[in-house]
Amino acid sequence: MSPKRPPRPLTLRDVSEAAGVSEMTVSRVLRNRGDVSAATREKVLTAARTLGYVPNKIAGGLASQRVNLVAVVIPSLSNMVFPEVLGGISAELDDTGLQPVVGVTHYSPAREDAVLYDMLSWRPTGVILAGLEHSKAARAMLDNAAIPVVEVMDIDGDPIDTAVGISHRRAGREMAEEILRAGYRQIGFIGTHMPEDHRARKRLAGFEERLAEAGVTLAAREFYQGGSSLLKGRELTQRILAREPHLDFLYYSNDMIGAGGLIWCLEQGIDIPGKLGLAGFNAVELLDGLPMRLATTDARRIDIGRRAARIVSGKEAAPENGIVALTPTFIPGDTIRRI
Amino acid sequence: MSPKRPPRPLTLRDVSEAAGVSEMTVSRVLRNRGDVSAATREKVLTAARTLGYVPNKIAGGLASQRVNLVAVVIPSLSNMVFPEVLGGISAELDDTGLQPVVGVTHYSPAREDAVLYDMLSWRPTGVILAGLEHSKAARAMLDNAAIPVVEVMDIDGDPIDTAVGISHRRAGREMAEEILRAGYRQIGFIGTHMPEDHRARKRLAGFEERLAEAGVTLAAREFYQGGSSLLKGRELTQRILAREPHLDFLYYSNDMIGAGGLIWCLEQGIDIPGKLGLAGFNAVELLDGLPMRLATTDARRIDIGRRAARIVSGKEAAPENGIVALTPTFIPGDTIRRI
DNA sequence: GTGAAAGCGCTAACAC
DNA sequence: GTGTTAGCGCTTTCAC
Repeated sequence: MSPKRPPRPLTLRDVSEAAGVSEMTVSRVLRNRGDVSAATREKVLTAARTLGYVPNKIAGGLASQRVNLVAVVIPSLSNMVFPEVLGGISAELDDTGLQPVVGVTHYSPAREDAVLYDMLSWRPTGVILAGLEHSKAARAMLDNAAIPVVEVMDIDGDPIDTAVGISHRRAGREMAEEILRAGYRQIGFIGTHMPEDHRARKRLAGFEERLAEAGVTLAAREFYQGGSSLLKGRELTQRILAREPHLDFLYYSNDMIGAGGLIWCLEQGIDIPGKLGLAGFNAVELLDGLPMRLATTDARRIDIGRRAARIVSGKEAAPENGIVALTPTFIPGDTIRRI
Repeated sequence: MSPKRPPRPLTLRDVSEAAGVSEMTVSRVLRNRGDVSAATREKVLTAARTLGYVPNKIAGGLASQRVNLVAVVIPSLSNMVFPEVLGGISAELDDTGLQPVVGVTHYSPAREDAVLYDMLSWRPTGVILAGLEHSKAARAMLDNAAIPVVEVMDIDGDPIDTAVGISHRRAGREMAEEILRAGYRQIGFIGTHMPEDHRARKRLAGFEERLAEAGVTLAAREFYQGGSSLLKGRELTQRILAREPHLDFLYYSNDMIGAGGLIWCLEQGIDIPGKLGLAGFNAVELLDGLPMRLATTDARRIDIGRRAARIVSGKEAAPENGIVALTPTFIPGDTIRRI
């Protein structure tokens, strides 16, 4: 029977008076700290529940100089990739008393700086952020914060403290390897035109590097702006094949456009993987429901989230060299010729 | 040239000493408050930047009794639906100085209570939460918080303060209307078995209600547990059609399983929409890339997020009756017969 | 097992 | 235009 819309939020003092014990005792009960007799404990809990008291973490955080927040800074939420990393983080944080707080940068370094500044002003316990490329300002802020920093997704570079992820260069190399082994030689690439998507860039670099070792050059490339959708994948595939009909393989920078391309090719009756092979990147769940399974690389998103969370929470020690390398896994699917 | 990893985070006092002015003046400059001479302003900003000072919002919030946070409580992030609502919220909050903080309940009322408790303990400026169904405890907490509460997605029920959304009952009715008009009569339903998915339940209720008015009864229904994926849509469609081959329409509780069903049907060479009609719900972007466009209802997710954010931020007054009703829009696509 | 006092880093209110 | 003082609601520390 709590009063409706009290003008002033309840404080510890209100509970303390209702229970007839000191504020300190109430505080102890509510945090399960120190010895409190079962009787007082019960009195306090009853009073708190009856009043509908919700502790004020702002005050608590200031007093204790500890805040149970982990800042998570990611480029996008509309990608399905980062929500999955987040899922891993959240799952692993669940029993630590830590809570993730998410900031989104939209792949903009300026926004990354702003988001970081904002999150750090809450004095979080640790920071998890995507990628290894950050502005000088961002690095300075993180240095000054004096808290654990885990950079996720990518390990090709120098981490501030610790990096957890896969080598995108290696993922690109390995995909090239598989494509070459299957005998494809006229290879096209379709990806985002995003100077800030460093991971896609590194994959492409590794990909071309391996092709070059086999004396093969990328026969065509098509870049696009904005988000990735099935529709965009269809359009880009149509366009690149119209321009370069001799292509026998298309490597997409992500599964979403890859799947769009696949659907379009099947509609056109193109012989896949015989006449044309296809591959994407990420191993998103979506692929399992399509008429044919797109070849791809599992980017280990959930594992990345979990390991990162384990490290910021102290469950797991950060490695000496600062790098936790997970293995990108090639998934053959049905769109690369078997030999 | 900031020192590396200082043992103690910087405070206002450090900036104050470096700039040779009072803490209060520093505070004013950093918040753009009150009159400060251009000269002092410059001195302070330089000092703050050089040191790499990041204000402590914990302390600021406690002192000012104001926190620029909006709690957003949603059931899931793996759905693509809620991230879009979030996108609308975030876009509209962008120029208000308010910041969304997200909590996820996984459709569990117990977790909703826990998440709310946790978020309210940060004393946010307002709360946006999905749905109108909440525990007594949750309602009590929200009442006590004495801050604006906007419930989103659904308007079929009694809002605490304000509800922004569509009527799912109406969305269900209108889809039934369209299906009946097209002449389908042997109608099956496929949806999640989630007692806590009130919106899906209300849609189904409205759907059956309208069918009943036309003397039509649902010919079959299939429920499933867990998340929605293309794969699940394929399996369920196969199963329901094996059991009830006479069905001439399938109404899915969301586009993801609907799209999976559509793909499977096309693979089987089933005549769509002639022999079998299909419809989903949500109007997700995915549908635009499929070989055939699934009929669906636009649930107005982004608009819902925007309006909700406008209301918590005070940009827009909450309506007298507490209900902001958006119109669910029927999208015919290609999977319902034209007449 | 419980309580009293001090203070976390800021900002509101007011003085100058 | 700038400074001083008090205090936000807790927790730390220490006393009993």
